[in-house]
Amino acid sequence: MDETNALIEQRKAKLAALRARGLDPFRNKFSPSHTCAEARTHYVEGLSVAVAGRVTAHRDMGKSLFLDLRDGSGRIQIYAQKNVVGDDAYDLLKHLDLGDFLGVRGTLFTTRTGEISVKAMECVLLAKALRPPPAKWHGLEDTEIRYRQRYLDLIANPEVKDLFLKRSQIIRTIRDFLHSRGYVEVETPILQPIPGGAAARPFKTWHNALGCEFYLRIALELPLKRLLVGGFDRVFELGRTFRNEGISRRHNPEFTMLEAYQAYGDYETMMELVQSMIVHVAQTVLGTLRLEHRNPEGRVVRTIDLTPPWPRVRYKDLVRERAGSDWFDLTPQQRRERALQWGAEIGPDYEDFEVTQAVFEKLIEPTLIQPVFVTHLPKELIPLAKLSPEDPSTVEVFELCMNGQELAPAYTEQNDPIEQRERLEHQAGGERQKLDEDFLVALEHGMPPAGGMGMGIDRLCMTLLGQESIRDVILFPQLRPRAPAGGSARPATPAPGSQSTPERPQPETSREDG
RNA sequence: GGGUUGGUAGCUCAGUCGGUAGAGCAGCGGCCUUUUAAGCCGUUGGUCCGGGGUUCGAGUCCCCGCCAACCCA
Repeated sequence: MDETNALIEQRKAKLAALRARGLDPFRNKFSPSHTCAEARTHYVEGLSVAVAGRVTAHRDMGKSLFLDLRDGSGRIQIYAQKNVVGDDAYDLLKHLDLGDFLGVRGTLFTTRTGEISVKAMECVLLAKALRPPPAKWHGLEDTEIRYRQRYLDLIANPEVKDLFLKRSQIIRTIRDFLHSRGYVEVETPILQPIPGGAAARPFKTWHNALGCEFYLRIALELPLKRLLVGGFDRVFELGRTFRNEGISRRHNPEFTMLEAYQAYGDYETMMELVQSMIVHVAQTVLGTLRLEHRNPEGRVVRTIDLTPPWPRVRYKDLVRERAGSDWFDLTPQQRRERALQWGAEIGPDYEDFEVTQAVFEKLIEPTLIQPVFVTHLPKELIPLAKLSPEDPSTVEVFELCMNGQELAPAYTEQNDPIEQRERLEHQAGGERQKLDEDFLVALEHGMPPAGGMGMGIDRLCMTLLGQESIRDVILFPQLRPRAPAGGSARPATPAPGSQSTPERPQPETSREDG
């Protein structure tokens, strides 16, 4: 990114020329009276307006010229005549570059071809752009630039910007929905001495002053349950979680998760909550319950119908339906063989329930396009849930599946501290240090019966917005860091076996305590 | 981790059999006072991802590496 080229040199020369004329190419302030969109919607012939934005097109007619000005609201055309703005200002406009920010004072009028425009009286350069923008109408295609320099993607591809605005609305609508149901939003630690609430590899870091390791959280569950103990009866957190695992179309190392807990609820309470919430979000943000997913050519490849109620099916019934009605009558060895025949990945050390789960993930989940609540999962899969009284080999759990992936698990939360300890110890497989004793102590103080749910917000956005890659719903997806320009090919790697950064004085920041 | 495809001008892309590096847009200069992918004339611009090899000669063929997308694990 340190490279330079003729285009940049030209722009820097223009910058120097402006300064030589006594003009400040980077103004501190310009106060628009209207946004670009407002100037158009509030149109009155002859109305004085001040607008500001980025120059996105430049049509020079000789002694007059047209500019397109774009701000966050939209676009408006500027018309400038040499004999109106004067020679100096006209010269400035003539040599503007695409990407520069400009403030314009003038009056509204309609051109011969019917476009609402601002007839410029006064023009002020607000910020000079030293690098050229991506192509005008091709958009920006290069995925690497799109992800690494998202701002260019947002400038060049309006549909990308629209998508991220929708993501923002989705998250806002979720918050509003939960608040309307009496939920309290909280923030709990990202740095945790013991990562819990899920089975995933954590990121590790080091606290210098305390001289100990911390992990970035892999789930929100355990702190939120402590709050149930503390009397927050309806509580949620919407925040970033981190998993130190592979990066793929469906996985980013940091992702946004929602977890919500409701005292005196159970998994069926959460089923109603999740269904109502997603229906409400789709209706509010998209105005429809029919989600049409299109391929890059624009053809509809998949339609998801969110009309409630969503069907429920028991895990075992679903497995029998897809993997053979005799599936649970087989011996573990026979199950293993059949799973391999189906092409599921079976590790040599897989336990029997994991074999079934591999079949579920490989064979069944990808086919679940329409929303469905898969209930009563094997108890081994979810040690934080309560057993089902009807079938104690299963737990009171549902997985909401749609769009071929798991979107939201929820369950009746385990609140028996002794039972909970046994289940966690069994899962930890003897690694006692992984047990969150502090959480168990909290449970021993008494946790009300409760329902809880978790939801991957990125996956929800993919489903609602019809995106096939998680990178297209995360503004700055994780990529391998670029090699330093002109330097050695590889970025600096930490010493083998050490994930912690060496002790180093923190730079003083001036904003923090101002 | 494995496979496939790709990386050429600021952007979008061509580049034939191995023989002087191309287009459109953007840029620069000129003309034009209602254009809107403005138009017309002229014109600049290249670490062909990096390194090595084969060859008289490599964007092109071979090897190694980097980055990305997709598929698989």
